[in-house]
Amino acid sequence: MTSYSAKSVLFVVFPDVKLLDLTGPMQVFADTQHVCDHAYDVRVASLDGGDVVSDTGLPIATVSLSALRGCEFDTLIISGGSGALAASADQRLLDAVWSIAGRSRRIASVCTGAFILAQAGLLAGRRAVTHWQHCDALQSAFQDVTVEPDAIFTRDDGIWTSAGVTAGIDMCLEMVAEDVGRPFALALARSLVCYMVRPGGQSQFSTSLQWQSQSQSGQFDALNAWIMDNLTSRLSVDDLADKMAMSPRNFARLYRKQTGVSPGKAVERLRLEAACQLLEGTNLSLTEVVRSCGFGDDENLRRAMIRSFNVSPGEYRRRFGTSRF
DNA sequence: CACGCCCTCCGCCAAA
DNA sequence: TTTTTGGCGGAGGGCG
Repeated sequence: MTSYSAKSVLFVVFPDVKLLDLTGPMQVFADTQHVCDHAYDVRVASLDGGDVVSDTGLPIATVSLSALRGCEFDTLIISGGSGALAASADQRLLDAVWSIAGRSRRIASVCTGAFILAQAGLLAGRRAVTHWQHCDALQSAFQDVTVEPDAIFTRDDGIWTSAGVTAGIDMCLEMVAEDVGRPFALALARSLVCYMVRPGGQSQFSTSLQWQSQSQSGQFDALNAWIMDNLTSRLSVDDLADKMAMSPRNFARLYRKQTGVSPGKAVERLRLEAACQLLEGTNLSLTEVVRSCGFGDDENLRRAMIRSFNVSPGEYRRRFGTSRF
């Protein structure tokens, strides 16, 4: 059994796939190694393998899904296009997608690829979006899906969906941000000459908050939300354990198990994310940013940013800041 | 920049 | 017996 590394990405295409629904998102992952040393292993598959003709007439070389039996993937992405509806009627494809989805950490669709995910049963009870022209059709065909027509992309646990082509790029940039850090994703967006946007309707949620929630429901969701609103409080393990009415040891253990991140690191990530947003979007002084995010002093934030992103706060603002005052 | 204190994390074991 | 909880202590690393 072949097992791919943690950051393998598999795209699934079909006849009459929209070429840009494949290549746009694909380019994001391919370019990641240009802005940091993290490389994705990107593959393209179709039901039977071989050349698949896209809606532009350009053929795409693919491997067959059956050849990937037993492989595990980090991210599975279903492209969209005019052929998506026909593809979603092919039970063999649905079975194959279902099977691979079960072996993937993240599952996503671009544009009308959402119909394939939905038909395979992978969107049941989930929030989702598709191309704006097809949101109504998606909603009426799948009552158990919560279609969010205004969203650019959605994520619900490990299930991501995106609207039109460029939304797929946005979604993948957000995935990269989650994987290797926001500064790299921003640098990537810059090199692709596009803006990095946040999913509409849930911009108040931290991306760092939605770590691969391994299994159970969000026992710590409320706590994380509270932390985000109280970044300046003391947030030691003992404090948080107190808040949850648990012993420190047990709290740390359960938190780690459910979020995949230790409490201390989680707090740091939330503080860093808040700091990044302030550095990007405001002209608050460094000291003010430091204070409102709960970092002890300037040096504290500086070292944390160097640790995580290898970029100093000043350099970060210079490169990614949008405030022109 | 360096050093020492202290917190965090985690393995380990015992108790429930 | 198995699983969950809690305490202890050491190693490592961040903070002042």
